[in-house]
Amino acid sequence: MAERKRQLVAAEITEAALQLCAVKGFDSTTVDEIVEAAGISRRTFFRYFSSKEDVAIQLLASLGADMRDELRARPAGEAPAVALRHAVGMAIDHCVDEPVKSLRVVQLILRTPVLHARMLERQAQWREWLTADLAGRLGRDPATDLFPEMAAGMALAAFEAAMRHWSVSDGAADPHELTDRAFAVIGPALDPRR
Amino acid sequence: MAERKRQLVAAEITEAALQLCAVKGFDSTTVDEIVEAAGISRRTFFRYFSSKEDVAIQLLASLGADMRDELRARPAGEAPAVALRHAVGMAIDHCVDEPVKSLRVVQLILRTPVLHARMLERQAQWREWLTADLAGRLGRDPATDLFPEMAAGMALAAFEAAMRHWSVSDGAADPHELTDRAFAVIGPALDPRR
DNA sequence: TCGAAAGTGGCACTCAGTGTCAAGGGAGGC
DNA sequence: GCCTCCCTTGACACTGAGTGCCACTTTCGA
Repeated sequence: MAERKRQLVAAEITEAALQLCAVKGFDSTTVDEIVEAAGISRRTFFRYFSSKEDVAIQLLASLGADMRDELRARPAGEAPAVALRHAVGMAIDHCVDEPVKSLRVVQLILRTPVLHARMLERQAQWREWLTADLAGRLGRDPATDLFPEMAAGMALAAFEAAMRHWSVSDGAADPHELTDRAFAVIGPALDPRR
Repeated sequence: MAERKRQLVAAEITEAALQLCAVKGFDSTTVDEIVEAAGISRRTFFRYFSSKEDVAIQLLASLGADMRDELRARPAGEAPAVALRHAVGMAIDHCVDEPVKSLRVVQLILRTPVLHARMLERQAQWREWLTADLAGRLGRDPATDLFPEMAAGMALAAFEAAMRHWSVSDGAADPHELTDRAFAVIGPALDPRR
C-alpha cells in the first residue's frame, strides 16, 4: 500500500520530468522546475531518484535485468547466438509493448550526451552479467578467455545499433527486424568453436 | 611560445590531479585541491579543462583521432578486419609507449564510474568516425546497412576488452597480444561478404 | 613608449546533491 | 477515542561543480 503510493509518486515525477525535458531539453531543465511541476519538494525528489539523470535512466533499468534473466533461462545447450538473440529480444519487447513512451525516452537519452554516457555505463554492467552467464554455460574462464566478454559486447552493440536506428526512424522501423539484421552481422563470430 | 606555456600549465594541472586522485579517489578530490596543488586559480582551471572529468578524459582524446586517421590511411582495398586491427593498434601503441602513465589513467577511469561513462561517450564519437570511413571504403550506406556500424562497434569492443584485461593485469599482459585475441573472436564477423 | 589583446585571478551567482531536524499522518496498542 | 511509534515529507543550510563578469597583468606589435 505504501509501495503503491511510492510508485505513483515516482511515475508523477517521471512524467513531469519527461514533459519538461521534451520542451526545454535535459540540460536546461532544473530540478526545481521538475519538483514544482510534480508538486513535491526538492528534497523528496532526491529520495525517489539519486540524481536528475536517474529519472531517465531508471526507465531502462529493468531492460538489463530482463536480458540477464532471459539468458539464464535459456537452455544450457543452446547456441550463444540464439540465446543472446532471445535475451536482447526481451529488452526489445519493452520498446514494442510501449512504443510511444519508450521512443520518447530513447530519443531523449540518445540526443543528450550526459544521459547517453550514463546509459552506456549501465550497459557495462549488463555486459558483465551476460559475460558471467555465457562463461558459465560454455565452461570458459572469463579471466583468460575473451570469448564470453566479446560475445556479450557484440550482443549489446547489436542492441545499441537497433535502438539507434529505431530512434532516428522515429519509431517507423521495426525494432525486432533491426535486431535480426544486427545479429546477422555478428552471427559468424558468435559460434564458440575454434 | 604561448602555446608551449599553455601545454605546460595543462600538464601541471593534469599531474596534480592524477596525483591527488590516486590517493583520494576521483570523487573525493575537489577542484579546489587540484588548483592549490597546481598553483593556479580555480577560474583558470576551468579555462584549461571544461570539467573535472575532462582532466582524465582529455588524455585519451588523441586515441580516437589516431584510430580514425589510421583507418583513413589504410589502403582502400584492405579487408575491414585488417584495417580495423591497424586502427586500434594505433591507439594501443600509446599505451605501450608510455605504459606507466597510461596504465595509471586507464585504471583510474575504469574504476571510477563517472569517468568510465564519459569515456564510453567518447567512444561513441569514435564509432561514428570509424563507421563513416568503413561505409565510404565499402561503398555502403550506413543509414540502411548496419554492417559498418557493427564492424566499428565490434572493433571498439575489442579495444575495450583489451584495455580492461590490461588494466586488471596491472600492465603485465601484452596489450597487442590481448587485442589480437579479441580480434580473433570478432574476425569471422568482419568479413563484409554476404 | 604606448596601446591593443590575451591570459589570469577574484567575486558572485546558479544548480546539483547531501545532512539534519522538525512537523505531519497513518497503524497499532491502551 | 486517544496515545505512541514509525515512516514520509518539507525546510534549511551547506558543499562542490561550473559560469559570467570585471579588473589587473603580461605580452606583443606599432
